[in-house]
Amino acid sequence: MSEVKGKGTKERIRDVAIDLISEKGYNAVSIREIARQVDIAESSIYNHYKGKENIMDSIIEYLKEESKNILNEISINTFDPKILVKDASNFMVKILEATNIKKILRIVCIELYQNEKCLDFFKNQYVEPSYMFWTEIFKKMIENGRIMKKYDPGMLAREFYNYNLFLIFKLYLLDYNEATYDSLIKELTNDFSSHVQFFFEMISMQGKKKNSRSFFKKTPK
Amino acid sequence: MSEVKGKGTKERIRDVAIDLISEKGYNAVSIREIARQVDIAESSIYNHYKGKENIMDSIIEYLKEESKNILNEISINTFDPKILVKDASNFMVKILEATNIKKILRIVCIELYQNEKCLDFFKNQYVEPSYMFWTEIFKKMIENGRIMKKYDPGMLAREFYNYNLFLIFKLYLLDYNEATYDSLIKELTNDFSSHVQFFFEMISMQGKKKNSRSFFKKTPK
DNA sequence: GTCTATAAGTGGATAGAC
DNA sequence: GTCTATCCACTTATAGAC
Repeated sequence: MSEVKGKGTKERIRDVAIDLISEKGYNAVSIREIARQVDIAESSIYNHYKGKENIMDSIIEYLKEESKNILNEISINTFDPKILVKDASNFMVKILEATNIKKILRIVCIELYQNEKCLDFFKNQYVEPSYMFWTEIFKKMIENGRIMKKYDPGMLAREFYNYNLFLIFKLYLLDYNEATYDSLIKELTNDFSSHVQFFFEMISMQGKKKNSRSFFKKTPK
Repeated sequence: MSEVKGKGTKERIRDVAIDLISEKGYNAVSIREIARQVDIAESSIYNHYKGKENIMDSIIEYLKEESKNILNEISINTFDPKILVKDASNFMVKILEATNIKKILRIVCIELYQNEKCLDFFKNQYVEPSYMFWTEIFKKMIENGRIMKKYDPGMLAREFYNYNLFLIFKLYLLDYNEATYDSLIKELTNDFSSHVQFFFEMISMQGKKKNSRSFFKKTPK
């Protein structure tokens, strides 16, 4: 009947759940409240989901699919730091700005402490791959002689990326406000850019004179 | 009667609440459960606290007092980076290891998203003073000619300290496990030390040769 | 697939005896 | 200050009619 709206009831339930849980947390949201907002009977929800936890699971599954899609759109296959950092930054912003995803990332952050699937996603689908990505980058840079050999690329990856991870927590736990989300993203992006600038300037200066921009020039080769 | 145990009922209620809430979160803990574990009737709790939220408030008040006490025990009044970093690190470990405080800090982190008092404590009593402290330090270092003038001390403070803030979130949200807490603290301390080493080495190398340890020598004056 | 009705339990909180 | 008894709103979930 009302499927003309473009979305089936199942999707509407999920979307309302995302709205409510991202605002108030999993425990504070009831099936009743979701049903009311979707404008169906409580019991109808059980025709689409086994129960409350199952709705939550489907939200995380949806996040995994969506972030995979975004990941596929972007290909990073350069070792030119200038392009690289810009690409990585764009990728981050693209994820954070995606309408469907931003609220789910808020849910992931606020449910980390009690939901294993949120914890797993954050650690294994987000943090770990990021560390590995940047480790690879720094490894290549050391091989190219851009960074002193004595540094461990994994350590550099953490030094570089933990700053960003803090910004994520700051965004979703300390500053989060749905109404001002867009300007928060802008702040975050500027903050991250400043960090990138500082960090690469720092590691590029080693053993050199004052040529602080060397990292942002084209690869000599 | 049973106050011979050393603690009054009011304190026992608070301590049980800390145990339970730090494990399961505020919403998942009921007055009923607290009463059962304290071994008193539910209604007796209302002789000591106005209600559930009031227990939570008293926990945060307790945290504020305790951290003030720890703060008073430690005095940092040097600008010798070697001593300074060690003192600051000791201070952090002391806070994180304090039996009464560690579980409350877990509560603060997991309730940031819905409890204004937790958010206020974290932002205004913890993050902000830390930024200010390190900003002051870097300002002094710039004045002493240890760091290039072009850097903003506030920016340096964030670059330095956000790493630590991420470690705090990692401890309480990503890795938290009451049983292995002590070894987690050890990991965190090592990680932080490595960061301190790296960061001060980085900023000390600017415009200098390879004298990477210059920051950890005594003040020439 | 949607509804009404209802089960069966849990939540915070209060009244009043002792 | 502690207890028993109770209130009632709210919770997830199911049964069965349409």
